[in-house]
Amino acid sequence: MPAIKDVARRAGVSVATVSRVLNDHPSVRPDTRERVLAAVADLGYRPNAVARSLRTDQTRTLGLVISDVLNPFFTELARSVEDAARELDYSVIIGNADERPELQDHHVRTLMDRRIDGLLVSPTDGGSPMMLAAARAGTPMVFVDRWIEGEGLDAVPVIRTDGRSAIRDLVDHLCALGHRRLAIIAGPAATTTGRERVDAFRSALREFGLALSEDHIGQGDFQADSGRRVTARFLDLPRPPDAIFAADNLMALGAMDEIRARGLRVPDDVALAAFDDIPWFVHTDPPITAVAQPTGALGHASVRALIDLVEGRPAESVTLSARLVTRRSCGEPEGSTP
Amino acid sequence: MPAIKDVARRAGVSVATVSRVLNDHPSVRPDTRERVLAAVADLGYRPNAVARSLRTDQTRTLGLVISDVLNPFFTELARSVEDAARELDYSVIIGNADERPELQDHHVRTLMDRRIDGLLVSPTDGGSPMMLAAARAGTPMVFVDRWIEGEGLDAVPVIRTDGRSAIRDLVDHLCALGHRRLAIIAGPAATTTGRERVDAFRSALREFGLALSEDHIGQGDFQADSGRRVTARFLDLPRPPDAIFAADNLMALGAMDEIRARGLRVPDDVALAAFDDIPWFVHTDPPITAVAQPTGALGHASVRALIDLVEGRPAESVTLSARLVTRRSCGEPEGSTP
DNA sequence: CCTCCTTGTGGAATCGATTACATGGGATTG
DNA sequence: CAATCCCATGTAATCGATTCCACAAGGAGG
Repeated sequence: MPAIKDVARRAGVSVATVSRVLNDHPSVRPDTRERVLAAVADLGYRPNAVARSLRTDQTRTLGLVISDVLNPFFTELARSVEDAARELDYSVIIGNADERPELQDHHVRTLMDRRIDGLLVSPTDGGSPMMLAAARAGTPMVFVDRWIEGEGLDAVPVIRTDGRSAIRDLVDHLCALGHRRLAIIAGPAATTTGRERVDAFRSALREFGLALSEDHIGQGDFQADSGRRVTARFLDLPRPPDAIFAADNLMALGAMDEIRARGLRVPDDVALAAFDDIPWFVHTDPPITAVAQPTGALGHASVRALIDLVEGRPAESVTLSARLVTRRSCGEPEGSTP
Repeated sequence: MPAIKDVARRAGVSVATVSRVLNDHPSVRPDTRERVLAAVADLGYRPNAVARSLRTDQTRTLGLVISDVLNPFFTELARSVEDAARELDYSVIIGNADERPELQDHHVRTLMDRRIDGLLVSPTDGGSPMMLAAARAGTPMVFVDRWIEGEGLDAVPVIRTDGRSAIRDLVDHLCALGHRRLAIIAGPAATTTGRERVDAFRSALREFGLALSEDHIGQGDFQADSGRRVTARFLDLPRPPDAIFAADNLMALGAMDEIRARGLRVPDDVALAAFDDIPWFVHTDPPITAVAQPTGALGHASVRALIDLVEGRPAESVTLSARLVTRRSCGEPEGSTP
């Protein structure tokens, strides 16, 4: 693999001149530039990004730590982040935390070791030492979807979706269809999205004159299995709920598993709805009503904010809104978007 | 962010000694080692991976270029690759080609610029100049799932799944259920998996005394839309097929879209099966029969082969086998695995 | 007691780029 | 015509690590 000095030798110039051509510095004579470019082409030379990063102290790389790659919401997010970054000539390194704090820390550490220019995180848990360290070290950082609180973390912009109004619409929809005993499979209390969705659900119920009793709140962990366990508990209740809202799509999958395993039917025996819309919801039996996040916009806004920070501009938090997509899983023949 | 010389100063030793401690070189006096370690802890020092890579000429990083992150098969593959790599102390940088050759080349180029130690590719297309260049440059390289041919590429190990016998089982299953007019939504002819699945399907049909007529082979591109288009063409035929086999899960999704849009029913009007099994297939209406690849094993085997190459050991191609998972989409009440 | 070897440590070169500073020659200007 | 400036280029320092080589001190062996 040729280095810059090989190019210099072949073009009969110094390495400084080659570097100037490559970074198109103005003061290089046109014919010299030609010679250098020719040498570059002949040798198939590509600048060593490692060496360049060491010298310039920037890697043009963003780190993205997500909670779970297998969750379609996050893969879609990752994809839109990569797209947005590529457009601005940045690369993205993805770390999958699998909803495990220690894995999240592992990735933050590796990314910092690699001296990435900025960190985009959808945090898994409250107390991440590495994240605090990163913030303290002055690494540009942006939270996406979820966020955590902590010393030095209050200045970190948060790019997120506000689901309150869509959740209110969902409760409205459920009530209109005659459901009265609503339950929720919550996400981990350590995550903001976990708490927030429960709060929004509770407020919406109150607005419709309903209460959310403790045994209608199940603790899940955003994984399918937990959705299944919580649903089992719900259905074992003396008066089981007649509608279940899962705080993410994987737990909805688990809920469906359990409902079906008991020979019950959606929506006749129990209605089902989920936070996060994914392509497969159109094809489940029945199609699932969901609160849809504007994933693409979320990814783009995060990258914009992070790169603003990286390049020394101020960045602000952004809150987008979710919307309800009505399908058959709550009882109506067919709602808005099919 | 402290550098090695800060640690050296604080511990009252030279940078050479610090480096020796960090790479646990034997000849360092125990008390010196203690002092250095204490300084490291005090400063929260972490070695700069960029500088280290420049010097040692290795990054302990693998590049993984996949055809489409949104395809659950590939995210699962990516995840297992990352798991396997992490266990061996390697990181993985994922590039998503989105089934677009130019994006694939972009990623291969960026990864090479970063001087990754090895490249794991599931190639999108036949003629990738960068991939040939990478192979020629001597970068350790392994193909996973798909492969391409070309000058200097014949030595590249291929880690893949052989679907022939599972596809034969599928055809057997379809025939047993009375289907006779079988059609296939093929992948791009430029990909090996595209061609191979058609071949296997054709051979299996022949074995059961059936022919695969040209108008029962639809050209897809592994994306949902193409599955829909091809299915439309099938259903417009004077004598439409009574069973459709999609060569990947996204095209199966598209096929379902189209079938449902026409008010037809699976499996009564037309049976459906797919290559690649994914969790959602259990919950579609009806649950979809699929050929399942051992994705985790595929990822692990790829990493093992690639790291063998990276560390100078010889590596061999591996072929695993797929198996049929029977569900209701072809007509049976309920087969083996639900 | 002198020589030789071992052990622990420091100095300095090195990896491949970028960039501040130096330099020489030609053009501009008073 | 001399002084000045600018343009094009080269020399060398630098980024943060690793590692070869040199060297000093101490122990072993004759």
